[in-house]
Amino acid sequence: MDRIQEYSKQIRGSSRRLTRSRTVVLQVLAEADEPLDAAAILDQGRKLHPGLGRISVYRTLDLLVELGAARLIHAQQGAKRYALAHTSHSHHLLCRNCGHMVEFSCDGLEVILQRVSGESGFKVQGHLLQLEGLCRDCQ
Amino acid sequence: MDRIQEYSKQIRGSSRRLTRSRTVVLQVLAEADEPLDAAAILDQGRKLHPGLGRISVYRTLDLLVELGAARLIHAQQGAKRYALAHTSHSHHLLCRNCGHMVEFSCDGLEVILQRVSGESGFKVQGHLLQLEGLCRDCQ
DNA sequence: ATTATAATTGATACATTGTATCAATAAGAA
DNA sequence: TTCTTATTGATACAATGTATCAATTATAAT
Repeated sequence: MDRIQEYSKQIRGSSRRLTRSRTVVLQVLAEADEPLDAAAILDQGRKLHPGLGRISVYRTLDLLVELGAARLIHAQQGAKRYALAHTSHSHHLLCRNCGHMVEFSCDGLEVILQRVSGESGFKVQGHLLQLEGLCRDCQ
Repeated sequence: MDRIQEYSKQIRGSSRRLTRSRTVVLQVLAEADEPLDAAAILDQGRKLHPGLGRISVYRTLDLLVELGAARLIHAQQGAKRYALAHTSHSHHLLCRNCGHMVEFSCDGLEVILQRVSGESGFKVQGHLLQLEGLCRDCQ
């Protein structure tokens, strides 16, 4: 619950307004234990704030990702999914069976980045790392 | 050009038919030097085969990914993109400026997978790793 | 070559996902 | 409370992807 406080401050700090819609989207994400797509967030959000607009969900998600408060997660099918970020930089591991999700750090990735950078001549600026498997309960 | 041959055999080998549509999608992907989305593949494909249907593009892309002949690449915005696979297992590094793309192997990732597996209790079954940056020419 | 068979195609219509517009609203400052 | 303007959300639309099913065509059998 205090992650909401934290991100709320962050929104205010960026000279934006802390609106009902934004708070609701934050709440929905904070209560979810798996990544949700925009439609699901809208559904959940309307239980808390019936007037919530579809568009505000999309806009708020973009904002949260921009602020680093939420992460975009690529599901193998369907729409983009989003989850609240717990740490400043993290990646996600999803259960293929139940959708449960945990975060992990990418410590150790630098070795690969160095190698690839050398091989390709690219200047590597960002990475997307996402794992899939079965959680303890679903194995 | 002989990757097309190879993948054509693979399609036949899976007791599927090597149709005009499928060949055309393969050709378009083989000639591209950056990942293309379905719409772009349809456009290019219709130059070779005007009757090509939108749906066949989607179906063929699914098939190619299933066979391991093509890879799904997540662009930060817009539709899903696809690129022909050069090796049996690979990942992609995209230039943020010009869209140019190179493949790389994920040798060295096992260390991270082991660690995350231990920390989370998950049985890790698959991974998505994609890098972004600037290619030699765009730096 | 010709024919038979069934996988595949693609036109149409539709579903889903995401976006532009802009008057109305409401958050935050005075 | 009042003012200012960022933000909202209804509407209409654009873009992306899918279901249906008669027509087509790749392949095997003759």
